[in-house]
Amino acid sequence: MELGLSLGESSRTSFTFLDKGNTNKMNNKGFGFCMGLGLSSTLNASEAERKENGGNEREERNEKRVSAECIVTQPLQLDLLPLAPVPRNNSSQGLPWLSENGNSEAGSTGQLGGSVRGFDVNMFPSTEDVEDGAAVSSPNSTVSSFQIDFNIYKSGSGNKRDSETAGLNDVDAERTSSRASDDDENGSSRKKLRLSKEQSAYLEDSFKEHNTLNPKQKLALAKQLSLRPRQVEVWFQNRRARTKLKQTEVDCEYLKRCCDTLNEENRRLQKEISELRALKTSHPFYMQLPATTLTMCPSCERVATTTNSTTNNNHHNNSNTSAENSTTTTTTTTNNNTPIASAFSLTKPRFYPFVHPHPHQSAAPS
DNA sequence: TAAGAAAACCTAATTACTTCA
DNA sequence: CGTGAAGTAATTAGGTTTTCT
Repeated sequence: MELGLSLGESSRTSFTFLDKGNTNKMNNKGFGFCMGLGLSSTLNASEAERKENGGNEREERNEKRVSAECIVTQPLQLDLLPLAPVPRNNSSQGLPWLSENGNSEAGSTGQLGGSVRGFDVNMFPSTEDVEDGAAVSSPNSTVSSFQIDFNIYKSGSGNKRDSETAGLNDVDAERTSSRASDDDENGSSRKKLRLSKEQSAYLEDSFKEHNTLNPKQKLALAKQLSLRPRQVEVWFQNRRARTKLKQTEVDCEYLKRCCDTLNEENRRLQKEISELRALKTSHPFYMQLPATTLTMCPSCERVATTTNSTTNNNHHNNSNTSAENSTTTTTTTTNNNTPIASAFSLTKPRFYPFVHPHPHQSAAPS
């Protein structure tokens, strides 16, 4: 069961459990504020991916849990990805977990074996890879189809020049080497490693595909980018945090606007109340009408008056005149005659039968 | 079968470092 | 050159879920 809270234009609300037949009942004009509570069965995407990855049961469950969260956050999902596409080598088609052929191990080990060494700002994750199992190649490895040709970063006699070719300036190259040595000398000090543009771009691409990683994806990315799996994990955690922060800011802005709108509406209503009171004082007979039920005309969305003794024309034969609504309260109906909270229709114009007789009304008070 | 420990993962908050104006 | 703000990698604390004994 999910509880979704979305801010945005109600017409664009994309909760899966709200999409099915309910969105058209919302007010499609102006701001929307939607809360959804329902069951979701939209885990098929992750399920298919899991089958493709051959993940274990834990991964399945984790992905399902994550996917359920994504459903809630998706309606206002921000696209924080870089606009410019990440340049890729021909051999790097897609992300590792999107691989259709995950067993081309020769290419994997062949490229990763030494091509990345001069590229990363970090040490090659040999020890942790062993701990996490990344260094152990398997026939099911998904790394191979995600090959980035890091040969341009390959270290050697032309290290500096290669770094420049790859977009790394002298500072980057210097930093890379100095940090590597620092890590060697003092492993206890806290290092703030700056990811390269290429690394960040690929992580962004990965995040675009999946904002969470299963262990296999994490290891594949770490190996591909020559990062420690922990670094990839941390990057995704921070990335999710940034996304959420941005989303919160957007939500706050939207709430402010909603608040302003409601305040304005409130002022307008207060003014109307004052005017009506003044009108009642000057023309008291207007207020001696019988008990009236206000219903919304389904076609023209205007309020029609239905007194207990009044007959409507055919256009309004469907007006709700049940006992529970035969009070002086205003009942707003939709095209399906389903009552919705009138609070969602605050921006709709209000019609007072004694001020604006409805054209469909057969007997409008004069 | 129930209970508890351990592992893995997550979020949220915070720290620490880097970059830049 | 020094400095503060912003961005972000990394750490920490605490929670949840699953697995194992």
